[in-house]
Amino acid sequence: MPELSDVEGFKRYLNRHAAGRRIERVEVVDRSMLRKGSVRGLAGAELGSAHRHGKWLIADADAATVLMHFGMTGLLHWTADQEARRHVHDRVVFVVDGGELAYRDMRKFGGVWIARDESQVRDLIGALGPDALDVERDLFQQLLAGRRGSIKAALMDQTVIAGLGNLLVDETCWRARLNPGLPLGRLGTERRDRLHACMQAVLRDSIPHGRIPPEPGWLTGARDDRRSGACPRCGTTLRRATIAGRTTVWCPACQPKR
DNA sequence: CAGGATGTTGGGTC
DNA sequence: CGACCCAACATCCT
Repeated sequence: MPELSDVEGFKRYLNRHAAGRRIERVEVVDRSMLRKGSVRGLAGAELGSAHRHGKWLIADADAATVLMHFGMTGLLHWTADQEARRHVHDRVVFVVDGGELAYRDMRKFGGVWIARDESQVRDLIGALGPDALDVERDLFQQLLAGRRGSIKAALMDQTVIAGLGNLLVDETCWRARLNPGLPLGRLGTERRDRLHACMQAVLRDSIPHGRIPPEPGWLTGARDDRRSGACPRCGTTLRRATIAGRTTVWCPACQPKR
């Protein structure tokens, strides 16, 4: 689930509750989820406010930098309750002045990284393309220029544009009325511009919710009805297949393979 | 009950 | 470069 909009929600959540607080200690409940670095020296540091690049959440803590990736099932959970019981999926808990911020992840595909300098940060996220929110029309054209393969594969590639996941890509293609399996080579400037405009619109409309909103007018709501999902625009039964290695949903009427 | 599918990335092969 | 498969892991659905 955690894609750009979700991580943007986590960012606001961290900043609202935990940023600016003094770290008392960090409890590494599941050793394997501290992917790199050590929590040594974090106690006493102030947790800075977080920013986001693609699906990564990044927060300074004095000399160290805390990076989190949420995999498929990661999230943050705050409690001000000192007696709070640990949730079974809490993997790393930042105990701060006034509460606890837990990195929680059922399937453990994500994790927490502690970097000590800029080069360690770069090793982790340096290969990412620009954050999707920062990709203006001309840059979008530039990033896709010369690429082959499907629309879906290109938009999913974090080294091209950072932040879009399976659901956001499907939403973007659906809004743009473009079949996600179309080879990029078949798209002229006009349709690429449309793709870009829809990507921005999908981000703009989903970010306030901190997720793809469970509201009418979004493809994702319909895709969850695995049997009889109907296109929210025209009612046609949605199609489902694997494209670029991921389960992909589209409307065969609105998004013809042409 | 077994097997398959699931929003993430990264690695390998061809 | 790109398509494809697998692995990490835990849970849910068929």
